[in-house]
Amino acid sequence: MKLVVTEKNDAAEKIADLLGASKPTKDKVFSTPVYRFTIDGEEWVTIGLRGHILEPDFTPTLVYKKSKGWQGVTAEGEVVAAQLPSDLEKPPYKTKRKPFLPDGIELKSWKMDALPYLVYAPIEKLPKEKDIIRSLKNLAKKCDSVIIATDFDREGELIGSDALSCIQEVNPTAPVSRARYSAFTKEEITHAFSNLVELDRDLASAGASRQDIDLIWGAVLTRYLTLVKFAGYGNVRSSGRVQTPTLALIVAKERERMAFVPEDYWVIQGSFGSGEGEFTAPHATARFKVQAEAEAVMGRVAKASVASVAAVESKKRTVRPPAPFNTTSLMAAAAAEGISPARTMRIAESLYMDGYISYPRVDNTVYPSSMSLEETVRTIAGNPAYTEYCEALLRKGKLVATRGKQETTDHPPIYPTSKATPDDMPAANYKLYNLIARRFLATLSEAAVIEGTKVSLDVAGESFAARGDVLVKPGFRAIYPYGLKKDEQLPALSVGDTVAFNGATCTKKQTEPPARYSQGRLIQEMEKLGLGTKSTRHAIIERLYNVKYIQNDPIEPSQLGMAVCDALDKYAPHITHPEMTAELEQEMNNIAEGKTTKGDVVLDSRNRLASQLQALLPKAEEVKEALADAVAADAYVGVCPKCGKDLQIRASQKTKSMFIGCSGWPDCDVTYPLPKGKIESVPELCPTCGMPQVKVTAFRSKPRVVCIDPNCATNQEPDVVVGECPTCRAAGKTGKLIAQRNPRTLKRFIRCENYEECETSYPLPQYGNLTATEEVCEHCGAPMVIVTTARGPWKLCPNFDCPGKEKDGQDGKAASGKGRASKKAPAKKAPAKRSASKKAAPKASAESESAE
DNA sequence: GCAAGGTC
Repeated sequence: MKLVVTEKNDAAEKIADLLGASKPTKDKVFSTPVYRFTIDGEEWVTIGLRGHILEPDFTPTLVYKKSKGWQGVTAEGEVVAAQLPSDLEKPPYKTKRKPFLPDGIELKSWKMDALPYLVYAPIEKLPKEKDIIRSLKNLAKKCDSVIIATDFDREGELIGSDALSCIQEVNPTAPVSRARYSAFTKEEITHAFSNLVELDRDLASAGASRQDIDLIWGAVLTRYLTLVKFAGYGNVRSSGRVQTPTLALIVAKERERMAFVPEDYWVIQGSFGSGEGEFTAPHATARFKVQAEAEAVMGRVAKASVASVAAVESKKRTVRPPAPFNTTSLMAAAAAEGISPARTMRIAESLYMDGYISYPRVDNTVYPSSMSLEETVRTIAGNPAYTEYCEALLRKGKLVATRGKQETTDHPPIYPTSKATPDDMPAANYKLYNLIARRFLATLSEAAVIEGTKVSLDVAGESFAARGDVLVKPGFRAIYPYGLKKDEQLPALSVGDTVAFNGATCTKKQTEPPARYSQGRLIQEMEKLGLGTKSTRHAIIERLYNVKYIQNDPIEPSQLGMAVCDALDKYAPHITHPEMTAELEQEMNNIAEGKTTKGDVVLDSRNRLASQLQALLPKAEEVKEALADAVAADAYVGVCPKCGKDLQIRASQKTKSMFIGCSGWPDCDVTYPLPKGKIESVPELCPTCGMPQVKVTAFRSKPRVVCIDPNCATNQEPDVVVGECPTCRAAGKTGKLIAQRNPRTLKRFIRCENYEECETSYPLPQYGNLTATEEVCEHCGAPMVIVTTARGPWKLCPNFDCPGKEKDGQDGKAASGKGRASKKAPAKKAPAKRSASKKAAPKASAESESAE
């Protein structure tokens, strides 16, 4: 039996399809799909891995103590000793002798002391995909030859080499060869399998050196940053070969903005024409740097009432249709439509798995000649939004597509592979599908032609310039309206005409600092600098958000992000620059060409890290303070009214929920509750009481700024009397039910005014305006209330245990504050509820009638 | 509790 190993299940299936004489049979080995077929009577089987199946990590017995965690290098390994450079003291074999530290440096933490050893700690490959490895070994035992058919690139060679080491554990003798293909076509695949080559060990070890270097630098610097001031589990401060230079880009941009000095300028805008033909035009001097000059112009045109047309200039320009989508350009285009790169890739993966689009991780921007463009157009023409355009395209006959700059042959650019309409998938998925389908059609379309018109107008000797843009031939713009500017039509004018002049306005403006990176722009910048790959860039950015180094979109760094970047840039600048990646690429090429070895390259990198760590360790106190200050600044919301120290946004250790606490804790016990949602500090104090305010963005709602003091008048909702207490009434007493908020937790609820004796209380939705009604619930006798949110008014029975809830679960959930009216129109709820409750009401119904 | 790279 011949065993074929591919990088992913998809590829295993396709190769079996293309190689097998007849349809391959799909089988499973444990839970892994495999594909069986025969060639000339010989049995073949293909199996797809899941990318890397092994993962490097520090040898666990040497680097971790028996208890889990970052204890330190116990250093019993000979490998470590052999690789230590001579100017480093030997690690303390089996003793607790003081480890190496630069002269005169004392550190109290054993964890930090261990870092110099971690730099030289041995690394081994540990299983990552255990189920896949088990299936692979099971097949390997039975096979008599192996073909590695992973992707044709460096990581592919490494993945194949790892798979081979698993195979050879159980079958060391089977001959091995390598199939290299760069497209899933019959010719390419049969050619690759009839011209098998050897696995390129050098290329694989180039990839393995990248893995080791990333791990060593990442682990050492991440531990350093995390341990200088340990802020609790879940508060990792990470660093890495790709993420740190990316963060540095964002920080550098912010610094540029901070150094920017805005300049004042004045803009004069004139108004011309009348009625339908009214238009505005700026003065020919677009920006006046001197106010007096602008005012002089205003003075000269003040009394004018007509303008004469001095010149009319028309120019046509063509806008070429865009290139086919690869991963980067898709992420950039989707980011401009408000879908983050990480989300784009999640959605693209699911569209791909459902068969709507082609493979989403590609660099290629040129459709392969084997691809039938006409067929794809016909496939998606079924969507009514595209039908007319598709038919027009097909009538043109032979289609010619645009070509992008990058051309590879492993996968085609991203294009739609089947028809979809908004009914087939969630709205967000369709938004992305629509972008991809329209982009595909755009790449087959003609250029758009825009006619730009410039009209020079003379007003009392002052020149104004009106500009108009008109799309004269839509071309690809008809199907691909993304980022399209609106037409600015000018009335037809010719030289010598006069038009009415309706006066001018002079506005003071300021020059703007350079813009922050959008997520799409940042992805493009990373690609330009060689940071990350098409499959990892979005994840790197997401990681920077998760560790709270960056925030918002366009992206700005947090104080913490700036502090981390500064500390590393000062003492370990190698990690903050994209050149580390460029140098690594060069070294990897050298390994692949046999000019050097993985061992040498990794040791060089370890030595470099050791020297940077020697610069960092003595500065631990300084870095600790810088990071602590930054974290405090990010959390700062204002001044504590009791002790004058800082009030900070904090997370409860136990519940992880957010609250505001005083930095003077435990001496000062001032705390304020916070509502659910994202919390940001705002500089402005509450206009009513002078306390700090925070910006709250609850899930799916608009941000609102609220005072942190629950007792502030702005947070006071008057207690609302919502009706009579059914329990008290049943007991022959009277009691009013009152809706109020718990001043500590801000939770809103209803309770009986006799709460010392009567336990009746109901939960309420936490948001929205509450008003009482005269009505009483026909099931339980509790008073009905109306909650008005942004979605409209919504009548409900607040009783969580109301028997009427069983029929209509949504009300119950909403009343407990956990859910909100989601899809149904809230206004419809009340009547729906009434009709759903014809059955006999429980005993409280008698009271409910008398209450009316 | 660490990175970045594959892929699900």
